[in-house]
Amino acid sequence: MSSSQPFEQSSPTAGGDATKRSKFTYRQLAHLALSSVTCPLRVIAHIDLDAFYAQCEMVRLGLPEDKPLAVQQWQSLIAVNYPARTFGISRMLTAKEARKLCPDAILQHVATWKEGDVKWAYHKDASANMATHKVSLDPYRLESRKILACMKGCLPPDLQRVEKAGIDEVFLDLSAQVHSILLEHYPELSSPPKDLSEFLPLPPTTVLDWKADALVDLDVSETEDDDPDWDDVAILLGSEIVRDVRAAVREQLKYTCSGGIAHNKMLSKLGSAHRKPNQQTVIRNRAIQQFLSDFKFTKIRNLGGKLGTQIVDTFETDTVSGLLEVPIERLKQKLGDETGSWVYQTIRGIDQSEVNSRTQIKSMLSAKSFRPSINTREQASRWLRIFVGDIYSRLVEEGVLENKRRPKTINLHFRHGGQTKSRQMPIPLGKTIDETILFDLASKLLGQIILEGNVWPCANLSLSVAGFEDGITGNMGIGGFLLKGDEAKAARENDYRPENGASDRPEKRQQTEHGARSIQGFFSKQPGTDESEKLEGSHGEIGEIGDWPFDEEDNITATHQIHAPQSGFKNASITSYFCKQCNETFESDNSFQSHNDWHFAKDLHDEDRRLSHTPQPRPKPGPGKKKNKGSKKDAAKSEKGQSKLSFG
DNA sequence: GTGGATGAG
DNA sequence: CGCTCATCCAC
Repeated sequence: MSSSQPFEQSSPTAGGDATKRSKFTYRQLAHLALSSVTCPLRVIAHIDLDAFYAQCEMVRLGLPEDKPLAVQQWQSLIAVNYPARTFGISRMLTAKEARKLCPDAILQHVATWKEGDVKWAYHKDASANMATHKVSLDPYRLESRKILACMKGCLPPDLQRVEKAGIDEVFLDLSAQVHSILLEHYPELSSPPKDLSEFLPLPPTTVLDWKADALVDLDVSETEDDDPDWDDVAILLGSEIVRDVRAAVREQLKYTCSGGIAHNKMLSKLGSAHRKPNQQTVIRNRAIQQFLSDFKFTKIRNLGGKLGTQIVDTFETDTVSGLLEVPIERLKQKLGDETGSWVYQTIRGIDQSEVNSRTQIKSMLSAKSFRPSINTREQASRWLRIFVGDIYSRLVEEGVLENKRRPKTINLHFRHGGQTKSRQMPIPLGKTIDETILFDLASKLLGQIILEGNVWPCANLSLSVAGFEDGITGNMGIGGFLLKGDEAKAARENDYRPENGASDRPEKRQQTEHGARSIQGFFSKQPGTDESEKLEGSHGEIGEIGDWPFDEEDNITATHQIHAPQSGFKNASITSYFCKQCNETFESDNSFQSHNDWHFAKDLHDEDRRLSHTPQPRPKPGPGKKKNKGSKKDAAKSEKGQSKLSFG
């Protein structure tokens, strides 16, 4: 009964085929190359280091793999390796309790800063010095960085998309790489027909061999003895890649990790947690429902907090299968339209969130809870020195000295009893960031907070810097020539970062919906020639376009150009295109080399548009106290109905 | 831009 | 638990 496909299929034209074809079209295959969030063949992986902090210590200390070890922070444990778990040791135990369970276990305290130190260190007596030391997680951040680099090194530079999701986890969008492997392995896919809506041939039956050694898991138990289709092949190719990545991390750095490979981020994440340690789990598309229905939905990302609790309370079930019974109207009614439909889709295995190419942090924080509380500005000030030392050393690692990156703001959080106060201010541009500057700013913030009065005793203090910007590019115009000679030259050279030239873009881009990423390089080989540069001169809202780089005989013409500063790029421009053949217009910031390019982009645009009526990745914050509870549902919020899409 | 809150690991 | 990090929202 539940044979409803998880995906929308493009409508076959009238030509029903008697021979067996794939469920997927050439167009969908092409979308795979772009990692389109709506492509039903998309392949996403999540990789998670096993008991990461504990592994770091195992590696650092060169211990044998079966040695029980836990990482200690003051009196409690924050990570426990798998051998230690066999003794019943778990997080949230005290060191003392753990010791009792396994006297032989190593309980390694984390590194700490102590007042006056210029560097964190592993101190023997750290746990006895909670009042004077501050924890440092730097050793783990450094290892994390190595591991990330190793993983990236395993993936083709031009086809990789890696998102650092935490100190010990990453998402990989393997779609583009899988696409390229598919074309390589199956030449029959490489020559698309005129009509991209045609269905692909089925994969050769030899693909069953792929499965032999891949850790496939969770089939829906024999729904149909379906032949494998290209989504199965794609995901298994993804699994091969993940296996390689994991092997490299293991061999080069001695870390084990677990992986999940699936159609989207949510499923891949559930997959990686499904079997640990040192294993990987594939969730094929046809196994999604079976896989999900066993879960408590509070295990799903974003449902682990208040929102999840609210849902449990409202619908009196905590399982996915229970919640599947709730009609979408009721979800929307109780949770709001956006959150309601997000939940509806999520528990059905639908998740259109993108893997953002992002491996760098956006903020940096150094914090300390005080037990007992501190009571004077002098005390607070001394901790600020330590925070500054910590943050500054991390800034150095981030390349702040070489002007690669630089934070824009500094922020001080202060907790007094239940309530928390914070103040932030800009970090003055133009000056080199050093400890003195940072401490100066932090002190000013502290002064501001204390001025409010009634702030003592203080139970928690934290200093953070945020708003990282890529180096000097921002202030080059003014600051650049204030530097002289060598400095300026060095600055300019540092501005060029081959590392992530292309992958930086999606960051600000993410607001640009419709997944209108550049399609250049797929149909046309040329790497993006930045057309927006050419338009730089015209500030006009709408300008006429003279000659434009199109084939003369094309039916596509660029009609006018729109300056679009809000798109996140300075000088970004949108061009409006018109296709005579289709009698339609389409706006994009891409430029197209051919009719096909245009159609391709338009298809993508339309499809994303159509499918993104419901998806919004991010649920609204849950119950929140700000909820004006007396008021009735003003849910009659104008949803942008489909009325807008009037073509075809 | 600022300050608070939520959520994740 | 305690310490990080990210994101969203109201103002």
